This record gives sequence, C-alpha cells and structure tokens, in this order.
Amino acid sequence: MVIARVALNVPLDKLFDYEASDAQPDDIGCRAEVPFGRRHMVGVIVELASGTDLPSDKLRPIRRILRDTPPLPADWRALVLACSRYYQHPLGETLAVALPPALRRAEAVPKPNADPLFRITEAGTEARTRLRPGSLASRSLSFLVERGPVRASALKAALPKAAAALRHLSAKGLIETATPAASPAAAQAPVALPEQSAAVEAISGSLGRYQTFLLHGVTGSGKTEVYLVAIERALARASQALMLVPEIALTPQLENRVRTRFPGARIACLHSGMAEGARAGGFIAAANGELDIVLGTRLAVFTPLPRLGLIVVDEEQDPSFKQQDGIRYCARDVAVLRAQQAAVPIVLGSATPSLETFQHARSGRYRLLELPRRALAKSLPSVRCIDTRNAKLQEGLSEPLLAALESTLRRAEQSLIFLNRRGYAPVLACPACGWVSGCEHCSANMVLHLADRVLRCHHCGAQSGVPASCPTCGNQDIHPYGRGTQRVESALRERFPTARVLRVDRDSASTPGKSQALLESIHRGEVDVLVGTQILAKGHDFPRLTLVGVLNADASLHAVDFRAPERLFAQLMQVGGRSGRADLEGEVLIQTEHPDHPLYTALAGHDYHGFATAQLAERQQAGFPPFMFHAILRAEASQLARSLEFLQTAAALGGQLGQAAVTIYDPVPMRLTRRARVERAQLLVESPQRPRLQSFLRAWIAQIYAQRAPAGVRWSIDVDPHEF
DNA sequence: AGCACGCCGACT
DNA sequence: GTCGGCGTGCTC
Repeated sequence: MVIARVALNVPLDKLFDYEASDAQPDDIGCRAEVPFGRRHMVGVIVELASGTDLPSDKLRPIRRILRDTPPLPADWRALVLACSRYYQHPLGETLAVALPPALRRAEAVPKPNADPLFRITEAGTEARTRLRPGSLASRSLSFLVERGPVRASALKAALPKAAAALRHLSAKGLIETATPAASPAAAQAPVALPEQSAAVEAISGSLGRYQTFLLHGVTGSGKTEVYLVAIERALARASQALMLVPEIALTPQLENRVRTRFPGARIACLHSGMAEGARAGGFIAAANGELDIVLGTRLAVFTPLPRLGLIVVDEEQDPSFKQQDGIRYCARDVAVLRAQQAAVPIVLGSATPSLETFQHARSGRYRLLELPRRALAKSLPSVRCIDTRNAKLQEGLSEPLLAALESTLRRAEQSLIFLNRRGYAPVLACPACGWVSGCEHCSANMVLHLADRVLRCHHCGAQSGVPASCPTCGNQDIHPYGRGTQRVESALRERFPTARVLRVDRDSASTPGKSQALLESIHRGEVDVLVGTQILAKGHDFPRLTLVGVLNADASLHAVDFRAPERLFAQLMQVGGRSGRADLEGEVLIQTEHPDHPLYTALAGHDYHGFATAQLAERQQAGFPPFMFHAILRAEASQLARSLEFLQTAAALGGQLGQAAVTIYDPVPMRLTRRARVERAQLLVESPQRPRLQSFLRAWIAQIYAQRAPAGVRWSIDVDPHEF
C-alpha cells in the first residue's frame, strides 16, 4: 500500500497519512488535494511510505495529486523544513507561508506570462532612419540597437508606454523574437570607485561556494552598483540571482533600474502587494529555471531557484525583514541559511548594519567589505544638535531650526522635518480632572487626528468623535498634548504662509497611488517643506533637499527596548542621508535635550563603527543579543490572568526539562497589555548558546502542543524576537 | 485553524 | 417546544 504523508496548513505539528495508490516517487513535493474532516484542503506531499500506524478506519484516500505545477524541489523543501524547525512552527503552516496564495488552492494556476525577447530585424535597421526621431517607435528601435536582444518588460521599464509601439514594430516585421542566450548580457556601467571594484571582485571570487559578505557603505556610496555588477557576474555563470529589499514602495524604481541594466534577462518582482496570478506565475517560472533575477520583499526568500548563484539583501538591518505574525521568521537570516544550504555567496548591504551582522563581521564569520566614500562626489551632510533644554520652542520648533528652514526656503531648496509620530497630537486630556483619551479596547491612548476630526487608536483602529468638553467633568478647556506630523504641518504653514508644506505619513500616503502622487509632486519641485515619519527616510532621492530637521528623537533614547538606540541610529542616519547633493551641502539638525549623548556624537561624526562598537560592548556587558539568544512565548486571552496562567504552566513545563544553560524568566504582561480587547503576556527564555536554546525549544514546544492550551488562550513562539 | 457535537437560555 | 450561545474535541 502506498501512503502519502502530507503537510497541511493547520496549527498541528504533524503530518497526515493518506492512501495514494497512484503516487510515484516523482510526486514527492507535489501539492495534493485531500479530504480533511468535512472539508478538502491542499497540502504538500512530504514523503511516501509503504505503511502507516494509523488504524485502517481512519485512513482515507488522497483526492488528487496536483501535477499541473512541477513538484516543489528537494532543496526548497529542505529550506522550508529548516525554517519550520528553527522557528518552532508547524511544517504545514510554514509551507503555506512559503507558497504563493494561488498555489495553496486546488484550482489550476494560470500560465506565467511570456515576456518575449526581441531583437531588431534587417528591415528594422533600414526603417530606423526613416522613423520620426523621438517617436516611441524610433526610441524603441534605438534601445534594441544599443542593448542587443531586449525583453519586452525591460523596454517597458526603460520607455514607459512602449507596449503599443512594440506591437506595431512586431506586426511590421521591424523586430522579431530572439532565442535567449545561456546568460543574458548586462548594460555596461563602469564601477566608479576602487573599493567598489574590490568588493565586486571579492564577491565574484566566492561564486560557487558559501560566504556571507557584509557590504557596509553610507547612503550614496554605490552599494546598488556593487550588487548589480555582482549579479552580472553570477548571471555570466548561467546562475540565478535573488535580491531582497525591505519595502514594496521601493521595488518599482529598483525594478526599473534592474530591468534596464539587464535588458535581456528574465526578471520577476515578487511581493505581497501583487496580483495572485502574477505572483504564482513568477514563483513557477523561477522554479522552472526560466528566471534570471528575482527581486522581492521578505516573502521572496522562499522562491525556488534551481540555479541559484547569488543572494543580495539590501538594507539588511531593516525591521521589515522580520515577519511579525504567524511564523516570525527573519528573511535576512533565512537568506543566510539558504546561501549555506545552496553553497552560494550572500551579500548583506547596509549603511548601518544590524549589530548581529556587524558582530559576525568583527568575528570574521562574515567578510566585511567597506565603501567609505560617497560615489558621486557628494559630501556627507553636517549633523548638529540643537539643545532644547533652555530653548523657547514654538509648537515644538526651536529658533535655530526655524531660522535654518527660513534660509533654506530663501535658497529655494527643500527641507524635511522628521518626526516619528502620526496624527495631530498623541493624546487629548483634561487638565482639571485628569481624563485622557484612552482607547476602550486597548491599554493605549487615542490619537487626535484633527485632519479627519476624530480620535483614533493606532493599535486597534477604533475611532470616535472629538469631544468638545471633558467626558467626565464637563470642563470645556480640554487640550491636545504632544505633537504629531499634522500639528507640525499646520504650525509650519502658519509660520511660513507662502511655503508649500507637504505631509507624508501613513495617513497621507495610505495607498500606493496616493504615495506615488506625493512622490511625484516632490520630484517636480512642488514642495518646499516636507513633514513626515519614517516612510520619508527610505530610498528616494529628493532633488533639492538640503535640510533635515529631527524632532522628538529623544523618545527612543530612553525606550526600555535595548534595541531602540540601534534603530534610532539607523533611522537618523537614513533620514540624514536624504540631504545634500553633489553640488549642494546637506545639513541635519537634531532637536534634543541630550546634545552630548554618545549616539548623537557618533551620528555627527558619521561614526557607525564607534557607535556599533560601544553598543556591542554594552550588550556584552548586559548579556543581550548578539551575545545571548532569545525566544519569547506569548499568550493572549480575554483576561490577563488566563494568559499569565498559561505561561506559568508552560514555564513549569520548561523547568522540568532541566535544560542546562537555558534561563526561563517569569511571565509578565506585555508592554501594550491590552490590544483590541485581548490581554497579552509573555515569557522570555534565553541561552548564551544558540544550539542549547534550540534543543530546549524543540522539546518544550512539543510539550506545549501536546498539552493543548485551555479554551480561549492563544499562544505563539517568537525565536530571535526583535521586539520585547 | 475550521468544523462538528453538545448541553443550557430567550423566542416563534 | 426550537434557535443559538460558545466550551470541548478531532481532523490522516
């Protein structure tokens, strides 16, 4: 009897056996539709067996093996299995995360679209001179002449709206489809600096074996150029390249750059925002070895790539690589694991590497490649603190910052005010009785959004009207306290009535369309002063931005989270990097009550090494990562006591395992205890040795699964947590 | 996670 | 007398 062992997307850490008389060894890795209770589900055949321990009345036949898509390859399954084990998450659920949504269903998957390769014909070469110069048809032909065979998508990336021109040219026989070469050519772009070429040589010297590189370079030092040349070298060996980037918002411009650079290459861009069909199509094309480059966000780390030759992770320190629900994997770490399994080099790039990565580079486990200069001759911005301890502030803005804004305006250059707080004011309160605008579902305050005339909870989304008087004592004189982007925006409008002020935060850039419109308006030079949160810090070169003002940074200086300084440093470095051009000096002004704080001193000196070294010394002293390895068990229930009780039981269970070198702390309520009517608690487990922690977790989590949580309590495990 | 079964309160 | 609340248990 042939038994198929199937992993299903259910929160149970086991496989399910089905009778599968027609299953062949080739079907391992295939998706299969199976009966499961009263319903049908799609799972993945993980192994075949000749028997089962299951009583025969329980065993049911598999419904159908989904052979329309190729089986998921063994190396891919090994990667997903390793993730499932490392993050202590059931294999079936991990597979479901790694697969695009369309492949989690039984319906047939649409064929990936072709993206044909075009070349110019003799007729086209002749016709070129007759075409009106500057017309799309003419420019398309020129592109083909310059670049050789070109993918339709590359042409569309280089020349927007070229799709119709392509159809015409093809119909008239001026272009024709070409057969792809084994390795697509890249457009020539000489590397500018010797340290860039040194980096490229080091990386390409490692092609064909595992090595992690940390590419450390300030904003504008030409990291992307190093990635692209390294990718070119990998493609030249007929390999595939995988490039991970933090945000969806950043992918379109990078995608265009990559497509234009590799006009003959088959490139797919994978992220959660795209249509399901296209995502599944990219996944399958990659699995079939038909793609040369995959560019994507964290989920793209699970793209099957039979000829994988190089992995690049840009902005490796970025928090968005860590998934914050379900299986809480870190795509950067999974990428390193994948590079090891596939025996290929991986490049982690950053201006402010995570301390984990930097420590590996210091210890020699990763190879450090430095790009110390800005490539385009632009100097680093000057960074200065404005001491606000005795300063008179106007709506949170100091005199020196206002003066700098004024003179930047006069020079017709752009300014950016960075403030990590949305809304008008973080709280509305009554000075008479002490009432504050608390959220009824969360242990947090409702934020005043004057733009929409509502109080809104940033944790659960609850909304209510703005009371005219205190709801408890009737006092008419209630005030907003603190300030967010909206308040700073209106203060700036009032202070500089002729300046064009634009606010960019999650509220004003809520959809990709809106955010695109905002960016375009900035690029057209229609904005003098930008006010915004961290979405402004990432990517995007602003044409005439020379002044960056930072408000309220001190808040993270005193945060309880030991990673707060690391994040603040990276964020300020990133936002500061927005200012200055080749021809325009950039300036960063930080309003602070701690102008002598080492973090700001390091920032002013552009001294990442100094900052990171000091932080690492502190971490080592305090026994924090990367010198300690953490896992957090979290529980949620309608009452805190039930969450704590569950964790208490779990802690006792863990204690009985008596694992050496593992410390189990007492359960504590989470910092934001109540969220959306759910009360949460957590339990920290640590060990100075990762393997010890891993083996403890394996035994412990198995027991927690076996015990089954009491009704109404939900739990989850976070290995290598980023937030506490 | 679903989706059943199962045993106790307010409705046609 | 039924509809439906969510507690408990199972899914190959």
